[in-house]
Formats: sequence, C-alpha cells, structure tokens
Amino acid sequence: MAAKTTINEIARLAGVNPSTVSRVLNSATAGMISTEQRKKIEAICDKLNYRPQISARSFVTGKTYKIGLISGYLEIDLTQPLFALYVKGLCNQLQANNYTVTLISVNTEEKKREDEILSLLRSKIADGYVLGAILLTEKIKQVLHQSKTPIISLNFHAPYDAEGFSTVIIDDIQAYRDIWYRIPPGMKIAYVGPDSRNTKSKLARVKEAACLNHIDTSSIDEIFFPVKATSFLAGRTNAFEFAVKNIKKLRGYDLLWCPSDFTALGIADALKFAGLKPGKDIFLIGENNIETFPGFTPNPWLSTVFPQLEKAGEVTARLMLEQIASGDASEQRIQVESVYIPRQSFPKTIKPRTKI
Amino acid sequence: MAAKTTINEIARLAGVNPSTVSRVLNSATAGMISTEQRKKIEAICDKLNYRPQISARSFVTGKTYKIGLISGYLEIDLTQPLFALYVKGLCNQLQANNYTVTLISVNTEEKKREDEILSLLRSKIADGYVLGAILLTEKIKQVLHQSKTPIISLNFHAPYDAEGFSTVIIDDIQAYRDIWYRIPPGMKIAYVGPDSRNTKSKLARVKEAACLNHIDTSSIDEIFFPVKATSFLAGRTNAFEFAVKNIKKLRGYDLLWCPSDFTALGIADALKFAGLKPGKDIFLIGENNIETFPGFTPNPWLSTVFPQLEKAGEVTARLMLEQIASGDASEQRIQVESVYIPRQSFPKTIKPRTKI
DNA sequence: CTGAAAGCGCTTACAG
DNA sequence: CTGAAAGCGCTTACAG
Repeated sequence: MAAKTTINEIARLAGVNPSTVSRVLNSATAGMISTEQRKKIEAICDKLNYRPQISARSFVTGKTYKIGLISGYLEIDLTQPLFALYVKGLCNQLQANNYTVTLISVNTEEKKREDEILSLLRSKIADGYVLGAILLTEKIKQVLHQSKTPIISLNFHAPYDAEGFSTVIIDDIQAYRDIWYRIPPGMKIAYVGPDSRNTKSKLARVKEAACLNHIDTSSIDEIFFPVKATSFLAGRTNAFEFAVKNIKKLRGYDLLWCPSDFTALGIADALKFAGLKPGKDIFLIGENNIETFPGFTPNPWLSTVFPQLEKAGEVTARLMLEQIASGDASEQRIQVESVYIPRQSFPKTIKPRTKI
Repeated sequence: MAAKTTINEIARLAGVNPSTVSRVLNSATAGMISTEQRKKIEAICDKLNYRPQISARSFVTGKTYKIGLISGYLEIDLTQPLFALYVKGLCNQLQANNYTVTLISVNTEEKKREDEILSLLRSKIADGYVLGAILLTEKIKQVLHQSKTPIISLNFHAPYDAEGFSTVIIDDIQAYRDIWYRIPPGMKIAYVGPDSRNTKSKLARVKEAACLNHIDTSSIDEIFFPVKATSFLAGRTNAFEFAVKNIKKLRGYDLLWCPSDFTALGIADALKFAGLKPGKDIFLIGENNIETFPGFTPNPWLSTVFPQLEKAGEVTARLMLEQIASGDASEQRIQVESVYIPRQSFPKTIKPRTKI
C-alpha cells in the first residue's frame, strides 16, 4: 500500500509481466490476452483503484490526449449559448474517448500572444485544435495551417472564413426549405433582423432555399434595423424597441421571419404590447431554439430553426479523433443539418403550400 | 534538420551536456548556468524553434501543467457572462505560467459520470481543480475533498456551499456600503428582484452593509416577483413584464435597487414606457456591470456593482499555482471585492448621506 | 558552473 | 498468448 501503484506493482501482484498488464489496460490490445489473465488483472486494478497515469502514457505514445480549443475572445465565445452547447458536445464526446478539451486563450496584445501560441503549438500541447470564432491573426492561422496536426473550425454560414482548415458546417438550408413548404402561397412575408452581416447571410440562404423549392421570393420584404449593440444579450430589447416604433409597418405582414429567436421574441413582445396576438394575427419564425436553453422558459412557443450545435460538437470530436488515429489531417467538410421546429408562433395547422 | 529536435540535439549542437540545456530552459535553474553558455544555448533553441515537449516534462516532474475546470452543466456555467470572465482571467493567468485549463464536463447519467470523474482524478489529469457551479454529487465532492490536490471553488455569496475546499469569494459588502453612503436620508427605497434564493441572499448583504454603516434599513421595501424562467437570458424581459404590470407601485419609490443589471434594465424599460425618466424621476441600481460586456452597449448608463470576476480568475490561478508549488493544499479563503460604479441611473451628483 | 548517469511509468516491436 | 528489453525526452540528485 505504501508503494505508489504503478503498472509494475500490478504486474508483481498478478504475477505477470508489466507488458501483459499494459495490454489489458488498452482496449486495442486487450484482445491479445487470455480471458483468465485479463479478469485477474482487471480485478487487481479495480481493487487498488489503479488507472494508468496519462502523462506517462502521453510521453511514450507521443500523444497528449488533449484537444485545444483556441479562442480569440473567450468571454465572447463561451457566453454564446450555441457555442457553449458545441463545447459541451465536444467535451462529452472526447471524454468518452479518454480525451479532454484544453482551453487556449488568445486575446490581448496581439504580438505577444502570437508568440505564446506558437510556443504552445511547438510544445505539443494538444493532438489537435478546434477554432472557435475566427478572431485569430493571419500569422497564427498560417502557422496552424502549416502544422501537421488536425485543425477543425466551426462554421455557421456559407462564406468560409477558414479556408484550409477542416470545417464542421451548420447547414440550415434543409430547415429553411422545410419552412418554405409550410408557407401558404400569397402570404405576406418580411425577413426582419438587425442590420448585420449575419442577418444578410442568413437571408441569402433563406432565398436559396426558396429557389431550391422553386418558389419565387421577389415578394419577400427585407427589413434591417440598425443596432448599436451587437451582443445577443441585447438582441431582444433591440428588436422590441425597433418593433414598437415600427409597429404599423410590421403589422402589415402575415409572417415575420427572423434570423434569431431574440429578434423574434422582441418583436413578439412589441406585438403583444400593441394588442396583437402573435401566432394568430401574425406569425413569427425565429432561429436557434433558445427557448429550450436551460432555465429560459418552461413553455417554448416560438417556431424556430434548431441548429444542432451539441451534435456538431460531437461530430467535431469524432472527426478529430479519426484524424488523429489515422494521421491524416487533410481538409474535410462535414455538414450538420439544422431542424425546423414548428410551435405556436407559426402553427403546423396552417394550410401548407404543398404536401409535406 | 531531419532528426526531431530534442534536448539532446540542442546539446549536441551547442557542444554541451543535455542537462545544461535543461537548466537553461527552466527559469528556476537558469541562474546556475554562465551567461555565455546560456546565450549560446538560447540562440540555438531560437534558431531551431525548439520548445521542450511538455509531455516529457510532465512525465518526469510528475506534474501535468493543467488545471481542471469541473462543471456540472457546461452549457449553463459557460454562458454566464460573469463565469466566462472568470474563466478568461483564469486561463490567461495560467497561460502566463505555462499552465492551461482543461475542461471537465460532469453532466448526464450521474452514476456513470461519477466513475468517469474518479477515473480522471486517478489518472492525474490535472495538478489542481477549479469547481464551477457546485452541481456535483456528494460522492464526487467527497473524493475531491479526500484527494491531496488543491481544489478551489468560486463563491458568489455568503453561504459556503463548498465546505472543505479553498474558495475565492466575490465580496460585495464594500460596494454596498459605498452605495449606502451615497443614498441621502429619507429616500424611499425598494429592493426589487426575482423571487429567488440569490435575490434574498443579496438583499441580506445589502442590509448587512447598511448595518455596518449604522443605517437603519427598516424602511427599505422588499419586492420579489415570481419568475417561471430562471436563466439570466430571460431576466430583462421578466423584469420588464413585471414592472409594466406594477408600474404604479414602483413609481412611488425614489430608488429601485436590483440584484442584477438585467432586472434593473427591464424595469428601466418599463419606466420609460410609462413616460418616466429613469435616472431623473426615479433612480436605479443594478449589479454585474453587464453593460460593459463586449457588444452590449456603447453607452453604459446603469449604476452598478461590478464584481471583479476576471480578477477573481487571476487570483484563483495564482492561489492554485502557489498551492501546487508549495505542496500545501490546505483550505484557504480569498476575497475579491466588488466595486460600485456610479453612472447616470443614480448619479454622483445626488447629495450623499455623509461625506465620502 | 557543468557533466555523467539514473530514472520517471508506461508501450511496443521482437522473440518465443 | 506472454515475457524480456529497449526506449520515449526530459529532470535532477550526485560528483567534480
């Protein structure tokens, strides 16, 4: 009991060679060992609560069993509910495979940080890297790109800002097509969102989806409202304030389609204020499925496009582990499809355009 | 160039013993080596872009150079703006000392997870651990407690739910006292917040602060409104809806003091709606300094209590490194004082109760 | 101030 | 199916 439990100690107690214990402990080699021996060894390990020390294992295999999550602005990235879900999926899937996520913060003092990152990369701090928001300097991107380790970036929209890296892409086209199928012809529609690159990129995809469905979108109106604050934390209030001032314009539509749930909810707040019944007098569609985020509301109401971020995290983990195992870090793209979730704000009972 | 750059390679090129190179590379031992030798070796390391491999270093020193951040619900913890700032401070301070943060998720399937965590602990996945929200099972807490590694938990409020662990405590008493000094006598005050344990615990401290200032608080009214959604994401809307319905009651006060900025901002929204001028007709105080969170607003307006979470992260990192270095993981408590930031919602120009 | 050597706890060809 | 042995790339007493 006094001696530190090591593989040698286990081997001694089991009366076998350390290599036999090692083989039992690794799933890839466990099959080599006879069931009898294996049982005996496992029993001893369990009794002594023995787990192989990862730093020793790391050292000898040359793997760190870590994936680095590189972020330019941790406090921004992490607070995004969608990104947090992604991290959760990533973590869980990795942990199930004896890997963990290491946070790497790259924020202040560009020059200095750059060196730090390069230093971290050279010290082999992780077997692969995941890029959060692409707020990285060109040089870091370049160095990452040149390194032979697998690197995967998360991508929400079509324009690939991370050329040269493998990407997991959140693909909303199918969900948008789904929505289009459910919209009766002749409905007056406005796409309403804050005046931002994100809104426009989503609108472009909404139109692309219509196009794929052979639906004419020339009649869809576009309403972009200016915002001083870009954080999603201010999104609902921004939308509310805009909608209150422009209620006359908005109430002229049958359906208001928004790039985010916060926008849709803010507009719904304003409609209610004006005595209207959103979901009856006027339909709303959002995006992100924020209502099912823990603690948000017990009664989700908003019809929404649900981006499968937790799944995207799991997919990222699997791709990463695969690339590490195979040693092939070549560029790959995987799409994770968003799902349309109809709720009361745009009920299923609306007579659809076509059979679904 | 073909050979992997290792310490032996550097030693060969420098014509010295590997141990000399090792000593140069470690700040603790660098002083042993003559300046001349050191310069020469450093130059060679730089030229070859050599960094010692941490897994080898880990293995030989028995340290992982990692701090585990254990969270029960990653997606909840990480999205809290305050917690994200804490993580940022923690990460940066650790990185400055060649440490990094490893995320450890402990969410689903309690029983199974428990074993996983115990397994991780036994594999020596980190040199110390930070507990996020204390959503851990009793057994895990117990095992953590028994392990000899340093463990630090973050604590926002007085009731110490993590007995037995070192704690970094966010202490708001000074900020509350500061506020009390600035409140003229005779002001009609209500403390308004969602009906929650958090609100009540903060109110208790607000009263404690008054007491320390020898101010009678029997006249402060308490208004707790029910909420269905507990997430801060719904906080502003919850407060707004409550305030709209109770505007008559609220407008009777000179000052509304709230446990969070979202509550205060929601109330301010409602006051404006009722044609009142918050900050002139009626004063507001919030907490968390959310307005300076990136992208929230270019013009912070709300007087608020600013909890120094980023600093708390740095303090945690330093305490952790100290405990690791000294091998003394005994329980410690460090307070990080919140700061009151007066802004327009409760201007400094109000004639204060006493000289400050 | 520097060198020679042992060793950290595993894994993995290589034999048998 | 199992054992004996080499070795991963560093650090650190121990000498000198």
